[in-house]
This record gives sequence, structure tokens and C-alpha cells, in this order.
Amino acid sequence: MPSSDYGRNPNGSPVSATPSKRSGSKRSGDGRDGRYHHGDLKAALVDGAIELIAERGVRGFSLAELSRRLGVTVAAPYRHFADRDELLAAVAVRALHAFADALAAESGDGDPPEQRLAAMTRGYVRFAAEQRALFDVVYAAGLDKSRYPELEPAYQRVEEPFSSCVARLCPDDPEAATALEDALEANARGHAALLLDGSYGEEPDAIDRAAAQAARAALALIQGFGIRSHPAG
Amino acid sequence: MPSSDYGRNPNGSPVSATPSKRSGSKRSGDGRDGRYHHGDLKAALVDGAIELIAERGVRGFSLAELSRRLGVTVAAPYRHFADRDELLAAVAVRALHAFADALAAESGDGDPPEQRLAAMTRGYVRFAAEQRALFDVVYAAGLDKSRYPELEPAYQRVEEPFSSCVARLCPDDPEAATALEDALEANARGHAALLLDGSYGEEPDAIDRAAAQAARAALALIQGFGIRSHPAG
DNA sequence: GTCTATATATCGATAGAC
DNA sequence: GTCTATCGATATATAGAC
Repeated sequence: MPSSDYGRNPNGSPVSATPSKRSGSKRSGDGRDGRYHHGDLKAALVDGAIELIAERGVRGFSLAELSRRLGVTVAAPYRHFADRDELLAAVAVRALHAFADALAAESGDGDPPEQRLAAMTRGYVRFAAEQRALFDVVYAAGLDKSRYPELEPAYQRVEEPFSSCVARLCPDDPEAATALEDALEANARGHAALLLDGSYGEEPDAIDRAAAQAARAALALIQGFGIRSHPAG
Repeated sequence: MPSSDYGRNPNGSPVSATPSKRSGSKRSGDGRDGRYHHGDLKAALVDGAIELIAERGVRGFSLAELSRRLGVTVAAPYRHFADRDELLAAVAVRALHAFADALAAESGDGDPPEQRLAAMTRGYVRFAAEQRALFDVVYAAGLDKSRYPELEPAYQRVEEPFSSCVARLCPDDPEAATALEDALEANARGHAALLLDGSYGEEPDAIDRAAAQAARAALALIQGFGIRSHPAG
């Protein structure tokens, strides 16, 4: 069986059994509260998408299955999102905000910039593994960024803690700052990719090992770029 | 329109128009040579898949479209591959060999290890961009590696030039060697990811800039890990 | 053995009724 | 806003021609 399994129905539900003869349509004894839906389908779609992606992966996600779980027909989501990708883009925006929050929480305020960058790198790799559904929606769903400009500010929130730390690290050389920032981001992204690929193995400590190596590499990059910690003020 | 477009038919072809009434089936005036197929459908599938992926991306690839182009029915590929992913795995094996060849060609034999690693990193990023279809099949198709053990030796061919260079660089410290190798691979992979994401822009020189930055970061990593070039022998 | 022909089930998306 | 109904495309499986 392929890993893209279309033809799957894990819970054995009838999947739209006996669709006819419900004439009245509403308040017909099903599990819902009698109303057409539950007040905020749009939010429910985003929430449900995250759950579904966590179970089946981005590749295995389908609007039809999501609609089924929410108890609406497959046409209902199209009142809120133009198509499947637009829903995924909304999920990606939320994911990026969660990602940025996780990074911000990781970078202790008082520490020196090098330590903060190392900690953020650790947090980056951790987030990729522990919130894989969110990470994959952003970086593995193949969304066309140019079609969803609302993603841009969300991306920037993720990059901001890196760039502000780097700027504090080498305020005198903006060219080096940009290069180092790219290198640090590529480093975190690369370690996350290797970890999610399974290159660090499947043992439970793989996340810790990957995060530790990524942080170590981040410090090595800072040093290798010739950045010297200089006294604050 | 979504970028996942299933419902697309760019050339406006009828798509299985008038399937009946061809009773005799073979030698009925179509473009082929009268035989059932063209000698080696299996190879044609792999070749055609690469072309199709180059045009539509991995997400847009479909067995049905590929079969149509090769002039066979959608069932024919299943004589050679259990499912879509198994075909993609065969493509991935070929892609990994091409990748390894490109890396080997890039690492000049006479140069010192640091320069070779920088050159390989450059080659890595270049390959990702210039042979994106191949790169994506390997790293963005979401293939389950554990289901396709034949990929393993192909992956190792890609990693080998890195590891042999690193081993020559620090023969006395195998622990540091492993860490540096992971860091260098993550560095190349990360820069490739950023480039393919569009983080380096869409200008034609984006590839050069990304490759140059990746090479620079590779040298910084080598230096930052405290590796000192020592006289050969 | 290789391919055709055909069938099933699912998916994304749209039009029109309520 | 949601449902019903439907369309076209897709993955996959099977029976049978050659």
C-alpha cells in the first residue's frame, strides 16, 4: 500500500451512507446541536486541519476527510476558503506564529547574544520535531508563497529574533551580519531537515542530539565568521 | 486555482476520448510501432517521470498523466511498479546517483580538504537548484525511507565525499569528525532549502549567491569547530 | 508476461436549491 | 452558510486479450 493512501477509512465509518431521505436536513437526530453547524466553521477547519495533518501528514491531508470529521459536507469549506491551499495557508500563518512564539520563549533575555542564538537554534530544531505538523505545513506543503502574501509578516516574526541577535553581535558590519544570519538560519533548517528525515535515527533522544549538534554548529558559525563578543555598551 | 491542481488539462486534450471502438487495439494508426509498447516501459516511466516532475513539480506529478504521455493505459505502470511511490523511489535512486556524481566532479582531487568541502557545498546547492526535479524527488517527495531500503546505498554515495574529506581533515578525533560532517551536511541542505524556498530571491544570480554563502559558511564551520589544517603525511 | 479495458472509490471543485 | 448533486481527474485493482 502506498503512503499516499487515498482509499483509506480507518474508523470504518460508512462515509456518507444513505445520503437520501433526510429531507428536512436539520435537527434529524445526528450528533450535532440541531443548528446547521457549530458557530465557527472557519476556525474549526483550521483546528481540525492541524489535527488531521498531525495524524496523516501533509501529504495525507484531504479536505474531504476534514469535512467528514466536522460533520459538514465537502462543499461547506469552500464558503470560507477558495481552495485547499488557501486553508493550508491559513494553517501556515498560525503555525508560523506558534513557531515565532516558541523561539521567543527560548531566547532568554539576559543571556549574551551567542548563547541566545544557540538556544534559539535548539528551539528551532525542537519545534520542528515536536510540532511537526505545523512545521511541515510551512516548509513541506509546497505552498506558493507569492500567492499568499499574508505569510510574509509571519515569516518575518520567525526571522526577527535571529536578526536582532545577530545585529547586536556585530553592529559594525551589516554585510557580515546578513551572511551570518543566513548561515544560522540555514544551519537550523538543515538540522531540522536531517532530523525529520530520520538521519538522526528514530530513538527518543534523536531530538536532543540533533538540537545539541545544531546549537554547537551555531556557535561554531559565529566563531568561524570571526565574530568576537565585545563588551556591551 | 490551487497549485495542487488535479483538475488541469493544459493541452486541452480530450483525456480518454472515445475509448471504445478500437477493438483490434494494436497497429491502429497511432504513433507507435505496432508492438505493444516501446521495448522498455519501465525505463520510459522513470525517464518520463523526471521530465514530468521538472515541468509540474513533485506535487503535480501523476501516474495518469505520465501514462498518457507514454501512450499506455493507466494500468500499464502497475506491471512494473507496485504503486506511485515505488516509481518515485526508482527515480530517487537515479537522482541520488546523479547527485553523487555531481558532487564527486566538484571536489577537485588535488585541493586541500577544506577547499574540497567548500567546493562540494557549492556543488550541493547548485545541484539542488539546477536539477530541482531530481533534488525534490529525493528530499521533498515524502517517500518513506524505511519502505525503500534500496535508497540507503544511494544516500551513502552522496554522503561519502563529505565524510572522507572530513576524515582526512581530523583523523585524530572521530567524534568531532561526525559532528562536523553532520554540520556540513545540514549547512548545505539548509542553504539549498532556503534557495528553493525563494529566500534568496528569484533573480538569476540567486544560485550563485546561495552557493557562495553556503561555501563560506562551510569554511566557517570547519574553522569554528577548531579544525586546524595540518601537514599531510 | 505485457498491456487493454474496465470498475471502484476518493479527491478537489462548482452550480443551484434552501 | 450549508446542503444536494454533480463533474472531471486520480489512484488502484482485476479480468482478459495477446
